[in-house]
Amino acid sequence: MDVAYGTSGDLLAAAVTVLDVRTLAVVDSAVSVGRPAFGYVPGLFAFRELPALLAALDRLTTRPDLLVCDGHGLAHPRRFGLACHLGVVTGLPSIGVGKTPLVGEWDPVQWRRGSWSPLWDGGDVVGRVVRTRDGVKPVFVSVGHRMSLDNATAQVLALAPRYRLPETTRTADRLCREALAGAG
DNA sequence: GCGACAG
DNA sequence: ATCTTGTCGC
Repeated sequence: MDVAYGTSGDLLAAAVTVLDVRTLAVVDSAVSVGRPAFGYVPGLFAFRELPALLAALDRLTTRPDLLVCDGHGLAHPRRFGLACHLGVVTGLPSIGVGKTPLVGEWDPVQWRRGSWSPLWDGGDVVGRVVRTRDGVKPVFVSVGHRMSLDNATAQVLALAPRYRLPETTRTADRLCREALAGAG
């Protein structure tokens, strides 16, 4: 799942693409164009994108086994980021994959793809800093709903065999961008 | 009080 | 998130 914004700032498009984790083929997809429901405030990010993402999810003809969100889950100041929010509201398993940290500290991650180090915050392990490509900036993986951190890590690595980000967010990114273009 | 701060 | 040229590397 991913969201794109128009230059005017008052238009957005949310997209959901469903992939077969084994073949990485897109088996279903849906988009929703609308307006941000809330201003961007770090920590309250879910309130901004959730409505549009839920609208897109409703247009799916299949039920995903896992929601891969563009943002954090447990790795949040209140331990309830976008991925947790989406998971609880839909009842579906969910995980968060962030490109930059919001909270936490971590030790350097080994250069090799597949390496990771725990993301610590306030004495808790709130996620993992995972290397999805050799020598490329790692991503921040955290649990959202109904899934273990081990499983979340495995899914992310399975979904990102070649590029830094999971194929799910890459395909969703393209979809919401073109939807935005077609919405003028 | 000050700085940091997912997308 | 979005606005943007060139550049390093496989």
